[in-house]
Amino acid sequence: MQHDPSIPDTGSPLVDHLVQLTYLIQTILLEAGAEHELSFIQIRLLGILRDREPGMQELAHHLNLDKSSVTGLINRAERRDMVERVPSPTDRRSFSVRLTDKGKDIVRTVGDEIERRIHNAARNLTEAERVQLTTLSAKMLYRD
Amino acid sequence: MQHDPSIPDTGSPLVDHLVQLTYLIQTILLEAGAEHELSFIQIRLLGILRDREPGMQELAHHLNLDKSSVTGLINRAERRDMVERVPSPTDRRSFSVRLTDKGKDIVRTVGDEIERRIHNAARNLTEAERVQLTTLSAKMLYRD
DNA sequence: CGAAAATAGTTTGTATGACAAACTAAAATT
DNA sequence: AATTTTAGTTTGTCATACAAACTATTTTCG
Repeated sequence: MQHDPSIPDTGSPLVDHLVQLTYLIQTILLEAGAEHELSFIQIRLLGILRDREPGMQELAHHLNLDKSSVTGLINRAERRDMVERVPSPTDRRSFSVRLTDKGKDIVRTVGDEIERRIHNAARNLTEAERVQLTTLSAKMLYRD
Repeated sequence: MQHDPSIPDTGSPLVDHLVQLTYLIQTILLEAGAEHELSFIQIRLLGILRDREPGMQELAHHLNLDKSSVTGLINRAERRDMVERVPSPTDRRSFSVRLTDKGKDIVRTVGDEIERRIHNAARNLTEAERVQLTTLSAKMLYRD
């Protein structure tokens, strides 16, 4: 992928750079997950399951997907033994989704790889600049 | 989509924030393109074609896709009258891909919408902070 | 020059990813 | 107890992506 200064050239340097940065990080995530044949959405799924055991509904909300899309996503992840459906003890319609041991392993490995690669991409930043970038990102993420 | 502090929780605040920021911007891009039913990859395609008339090969390289994937992408975009294949005068095997007038319209409209939405997401940043964020992004994008 | 190799792009087959509408089964409401 | 709501799946359709095989040119080079 090219992170070319002139794409997409909207007229606002901030917007251009943020969009390009998004493409860059997305590429990094895909490369980090490639070893385990993880798609972008699967990486997001594993990230969410890292510290949660959500139901399908909740998962659909987190991922901003239709619930029927989540059915397929979880089916494929379950077939690969990365997650499992755990029946709810109180509601026989529902269950929660949980990482298997294999899933946890993958999360760790891929998580380390993501961290390594992103830090490498940020290697030209000083420690102070990294803190700055984190702070500025937070201001966009947790606004109001 | 939730931009929740605890996803994906890799241990590095910089990494976590950048990944979350990526999810946020991706959502913004999709929302900005929704009016015209544009997918993420189509938005990237239009961004690239904004100031280029690449061949299929070149496009595959820019998008980091297999050339056969690009065939499909361009077929669908052509069917929607957003782009056209322009035969090369010197090589009868090849052509370049160009925005149609309709494509240019869409690029303008969606580009404006993206700009509007990203600036809105950055509304808590001062002008100095915006410049900082742009500069820091550039240091990651154009390293070495 | 002419055969062989390389290049540009498409086709074919397969899998994932996404949505909407219709559906099933269980739970909650009234 | 009947009705409505909720949780999740199924079905049908289309977009996205890849790899391998293919077609048609262009290039290389003996």
